[in-house]
Amino acid sequence: MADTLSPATLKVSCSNCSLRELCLPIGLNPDEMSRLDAVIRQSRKLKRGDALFRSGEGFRSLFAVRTGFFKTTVASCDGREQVTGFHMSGELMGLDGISADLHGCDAIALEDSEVCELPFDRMEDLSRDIPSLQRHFYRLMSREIVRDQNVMLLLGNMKAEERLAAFLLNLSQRLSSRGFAANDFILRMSREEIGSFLGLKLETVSRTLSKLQQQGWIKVDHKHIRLLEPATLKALLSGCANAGSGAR
Amino acid sequence: MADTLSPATLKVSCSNCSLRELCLPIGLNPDEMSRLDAVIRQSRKLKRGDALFRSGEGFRSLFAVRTGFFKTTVASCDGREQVTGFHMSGELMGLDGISADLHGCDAIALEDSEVCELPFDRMEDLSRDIPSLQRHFYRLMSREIVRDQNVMLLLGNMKAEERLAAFLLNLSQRLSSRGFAANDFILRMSREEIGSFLGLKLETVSRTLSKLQQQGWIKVDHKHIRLLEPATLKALLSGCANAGSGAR
DNA sequence: CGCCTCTTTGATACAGTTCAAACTCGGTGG
DNA sequence: CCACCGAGTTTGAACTGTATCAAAGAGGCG
Repeated sequence: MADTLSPATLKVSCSNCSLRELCLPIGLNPDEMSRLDAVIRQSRKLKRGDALFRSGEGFRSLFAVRTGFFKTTVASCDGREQVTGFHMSGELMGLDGISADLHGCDAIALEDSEVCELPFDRMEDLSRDIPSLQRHFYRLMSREIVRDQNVMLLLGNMKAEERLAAFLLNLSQRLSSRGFAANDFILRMSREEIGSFLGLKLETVSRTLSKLQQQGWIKVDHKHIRLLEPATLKALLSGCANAGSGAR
Repeated sequence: MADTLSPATLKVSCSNCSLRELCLPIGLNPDEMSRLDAVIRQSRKLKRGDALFRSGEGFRSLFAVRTGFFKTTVASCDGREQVTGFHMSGELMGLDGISADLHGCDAIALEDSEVCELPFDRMEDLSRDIPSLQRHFYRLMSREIVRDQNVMLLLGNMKAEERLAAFLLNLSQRLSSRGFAANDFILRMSREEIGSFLGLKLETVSRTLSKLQQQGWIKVDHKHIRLLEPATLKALLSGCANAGSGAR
């Protein structure tokens, strides 16, 4: 594979991608890595609000977030929508499409974003040849199931205050594992989207954030959030299972 | 593999298992099928209340329900537990254990049951050799993710009455696809377990069932449920997404 | 500058929870 | 055989957290 670095076509390359550890943290040898590179499709750019795919569309590929931020939603006939997850760099979207060869949710960019496309049939073939890749895929899907179970727990058992705490701590943890500040960040989604994800109305989200601020646990400045006492937030959740639930 | 039919050891055989279509509905040729049989471990029997596995235990195998009924639960430190699914014959449990090599939930038999054990590392190897098996596994895991998303939608958006309707219709559909009556069945779980799964208290489950009965939609006689007007129940859900949510 | 969307905050309504008590059923032992 | 017991269930009454309705405030963008 000629790795021409013409800035226009900018072929994606996993081998020198800074997200390698997040997205495909697998021990591939150079040869395997270059076969993987050959399969990954040129990265695709989306603007804020664009749909990467929509529920019901034919499923061809998984998508890994390179930069930006996404939400995935399941829509109901009468217009209600449930946000099923928020997705940041290095995370995979579209796993739910494999089962029926149709995408099961919408994926919407919440800011200008860039994704890698992984054509699934090629990945399937490749994973047959590269055991560690196959294993990685199984783990990835399993991890998604674990996350979903944690969201169920959140939706089934937790109060508004606990849900928000879990949500913020989860974002914090994922951001810090990407090298961003753990306790000072910008929310990419609206109050309504947070509410949809957490099973609350947007007013309740707003009120609860205010309450957490009044207590001095956090500082809210519109979308700018600072966690002043992350330990106290965690304490809110002890007794609520594997604290690290929250978002996708 | 010698298929000795000594009643004592009773080796499991997928090739002549009546659940083949449910559990592993894949086009395997006879050779592939016998290799699969060779990997499946002797079936294991559990009594009502027994744990098949528990959260935190090392993950070795997936388990397919042969007969009986299970719940899976995620427990929180302070004793609260969230039922994450109910599982009947032909369904697989343990997929959440792959990600960390640890089981992520408890699996408890709700009646005397029997399961097939699928040692995961052997299945991994086998799925590398048998493309259709690999593909089937990916689909299976993806289907689990889709189910979980539907439960999120249920927990995030639906009212008590809608949750119960979704739950009953889901059970109904799964039972009927196994050849049982769709509109007349026995619940294997307690009101409390239903409530935990649906994010409601047991009293609310009881009250809501009574209400559905008063309306004439269903007949409740303890654990014996009859759906008198399944169409009306479905109508409750139109507007609540892909009606087929509910249980696992 | 002013419109529009998103957000905050308040007042009220209601669904579901909590607490409590009565009831049913299956099992056990006198 | 019947009385008794306990677990699970139903039902009632009061309470509470969140939703709903409504209005005002804050930024961002044309």
